[in-house]
Amino acid sequence: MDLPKSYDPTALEPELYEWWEDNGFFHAEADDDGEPFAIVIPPPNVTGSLHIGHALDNTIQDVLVRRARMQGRNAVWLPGTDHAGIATQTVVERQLAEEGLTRHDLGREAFLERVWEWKAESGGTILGQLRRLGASCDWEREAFTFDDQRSAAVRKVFCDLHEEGLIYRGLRLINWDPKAATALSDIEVDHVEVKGSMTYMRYPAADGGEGVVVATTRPETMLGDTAVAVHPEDERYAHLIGRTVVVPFVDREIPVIADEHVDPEFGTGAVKVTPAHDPNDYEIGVRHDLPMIDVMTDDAAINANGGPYAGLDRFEARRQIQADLQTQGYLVRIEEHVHQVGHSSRTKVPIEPRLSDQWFVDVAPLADKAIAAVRDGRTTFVPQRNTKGFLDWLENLHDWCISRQLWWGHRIPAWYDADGGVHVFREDPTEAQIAELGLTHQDEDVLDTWFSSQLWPFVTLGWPEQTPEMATWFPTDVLVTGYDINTFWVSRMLMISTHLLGEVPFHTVLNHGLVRDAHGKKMSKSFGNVIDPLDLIATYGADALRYALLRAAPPGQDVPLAEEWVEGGRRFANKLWNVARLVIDRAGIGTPEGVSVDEGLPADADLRLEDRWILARLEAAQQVADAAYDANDIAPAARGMYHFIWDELADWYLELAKLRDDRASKQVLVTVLDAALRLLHPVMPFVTEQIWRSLHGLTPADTDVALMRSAWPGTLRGADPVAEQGFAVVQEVVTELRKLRAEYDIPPKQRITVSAVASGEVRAAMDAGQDGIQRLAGVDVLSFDSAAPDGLVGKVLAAGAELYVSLDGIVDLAEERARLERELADAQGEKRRAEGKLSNDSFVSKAPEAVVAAERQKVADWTEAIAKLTEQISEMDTAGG
RNA sequence: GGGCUCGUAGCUCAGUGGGAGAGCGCUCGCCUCACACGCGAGAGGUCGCUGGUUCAAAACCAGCCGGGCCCACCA
Repeated sequence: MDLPKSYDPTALEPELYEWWEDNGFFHAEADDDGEPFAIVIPPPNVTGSLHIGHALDNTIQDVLVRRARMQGRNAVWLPGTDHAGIATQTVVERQLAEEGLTRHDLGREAFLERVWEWKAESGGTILGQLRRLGASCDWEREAFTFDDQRSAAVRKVFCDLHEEGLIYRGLRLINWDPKAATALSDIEVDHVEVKGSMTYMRYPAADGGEGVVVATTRPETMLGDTAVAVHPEDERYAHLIGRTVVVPFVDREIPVIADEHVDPEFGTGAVKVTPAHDPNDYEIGVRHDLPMIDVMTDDAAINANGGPYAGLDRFEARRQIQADLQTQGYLVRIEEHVHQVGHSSRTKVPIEPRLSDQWFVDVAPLADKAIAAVRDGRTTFVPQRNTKGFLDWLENLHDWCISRQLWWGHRIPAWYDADGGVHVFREDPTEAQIAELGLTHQDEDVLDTWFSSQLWPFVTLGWPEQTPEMATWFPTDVLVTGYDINTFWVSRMLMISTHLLGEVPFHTVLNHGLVRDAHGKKMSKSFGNVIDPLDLIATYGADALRYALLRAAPPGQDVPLAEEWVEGGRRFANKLWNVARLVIDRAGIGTPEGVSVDEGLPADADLRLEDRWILARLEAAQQVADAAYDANDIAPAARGMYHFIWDELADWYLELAKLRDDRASKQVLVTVLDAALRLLHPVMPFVTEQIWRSLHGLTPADTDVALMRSAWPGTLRGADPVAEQGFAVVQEVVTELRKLRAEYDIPPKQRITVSAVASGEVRAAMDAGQDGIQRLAGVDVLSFDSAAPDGLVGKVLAAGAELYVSLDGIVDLAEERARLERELADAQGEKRRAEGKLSNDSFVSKAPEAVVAAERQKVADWTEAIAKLTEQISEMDTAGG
């Protein structure tokens, strides 16, 4: 039972985790007892490693699932990883580049083998790191978005939606990432403000007239212009509508058309229209049935349609065209212009809007169902304020481009015949089908990685099979994620689940914020302020990191994290450890005459004031913790337990318990510690489990019982306001005496003699807490009198009691007189303040009686105090002379 | 342009209608028989500004100032 003096998490934590996992404490079965509770992990990227954001996300999930287990619920946490198409492919391509190779050198099959090797090598890294954090996942249920079972589900969903007409292939304007050479969806594009230029250039009229001046930020797209548009009511250009102008360099004659979209106030009021390279222009092109000329290659150089500029990179082409406009007299002017430009969120290069054949999901019918689910409250957001933005986004969705020109991912199950006909197959086509339909090849593209992860909440439970797991745990309870992926992932899960299963995938979305550095700055490699959670765990322990993250993480708010907070977490763990050492030692756990936790509390009659007080404070802490956990707002629970254990249990109750050797105090000690460990366990699972084991006299050989599976505490004695008020008197008396000691520089070891004037409940409380007061304030003799004693005394007021401390031989007269003067001034100020309030008629007539009465009492108290201080000072003057 | 959010002690943040709090940092005193990863005592704040509601505002309302974030196809 000997616990070492300091808590060393680094050795204990991994051992404990292994013990939990090996003994099945994380595992749940669908037919286990208890109300079901399920969380699916946001699957981390297969080749990733644990960063601080994961640490926060998974700590929150772990807290929720651990508490649910302790509440007796049939709780499961489903773990797994995401194949993360583009991200993973990029990593492997980078490795190849170091060997001087590209994926094309290997070919598709060999490249994929290479990615699978990489997945096998590094795919489990992050899951091991989650274990180190303490994540109590049910590892027997680990899934991967690209394993056979999940792949089959993806294919089924693709085919189902295709059959319903909700997935289609079409020529649309999409976001093209020229570096990754793939299409992207709208939300994979970040709008970044850049300083660019606005080029004003003249397109001469086909009949030799002066034509029209247009303004553009992207002059190179002129190569694909197929119209100039003006506002229908713009008188300046009315004469040109229906006429034609000539695009320089490519000598194309294009019409001037009228379209409402054009803002006459902006630029020249005339817009060049490039339907193949701009979303607005595309819309105009569709409305007016304009030709759409793609002038770019896959890597965003000008293609053959660009005439003399073919082969130039898009930015070189821009500069060259500006120069040529100048030399050939088409240029009017170039202005500086700041505007938003779409960049690939993956490769960070400017995306190119481009006309392309891709696969799309018709999202409107799905979005309607998701919107309805959120409006009905079937799924709610924590914090609630995130709801509006989410709904706004869903209401303005464009169709989702799901095909990617990548190799790593779910390949689109579509085949083409020689005439360009498209055939979608639930099972790969047989030889016979290939021959019969004249199929030439399978679609080369793979699906957006989010297409598979949107199925995560139910494919992890075995869907599309009707498994017991689905029956028990679906819909899941809470999805924990940063607000930054509500659109990417949460929205898609909600849409597809309400559509395919007719149910929401989870009841609650708990959004947390981003982890930032100590000064609230975003962590980034370029700032050099990135904190590695694994380093922190190695130094301070997982419990310390968990505490540091949770204590400052209310829903939806960013979390500032500095190493000092983690250090604070370690100190807290160490404090708890030492509290436990003392409790276990005093209670004699494991000794024949010792008490055991199972004994429960002593009879009420055997409880002393401080016993009743600490039990009432435990009750209060429990209520704070429960309210916080129930609201999915863990921070107040973490802070509340810190406060209870440190400031109340350790600083007060333990100090008083040291004075006692009765069985009752020991029973209270172990009962309170046991409850505190349970309440804190979700936040700091390791240290609490370890202590709990000792407290219960268990060893690792007892493999069938653990704190993490024990019961969540209920009420012990309930509230006890009388004890709380009584003990508050003791606390105030002690604190005031300590202050006095500090003020007079009385050495810690010098005991003092105190004479108190007190009556009624205050006197009773001081009686009840007398030995405590003596010990904690270093009091030798505490006596009660009806008046101030003679001699040189220091005086303090505490909880309505007057305390006189003998100062003979301790301080000199002048100092004490000055002190009393200060006190008198304070008292007079306080009295004036209360009188001021009472002289306000509306306060007296409108404020609640109790509030007014309290003010009156204050006036009376301070009046009395002033009288006594005045008397004391004059006595001193007389005596001291 | 639209939406959200924050502004409280040197730093990071709790508090959300009845006399300003925590952690860290700082000062002073303590190796007190659980813990120096500790104990005790302090210093430090016009609670962004202005107005309003109220007997009473850090808290509720409005406006303003100053940060941050998200969304948006103005060429």
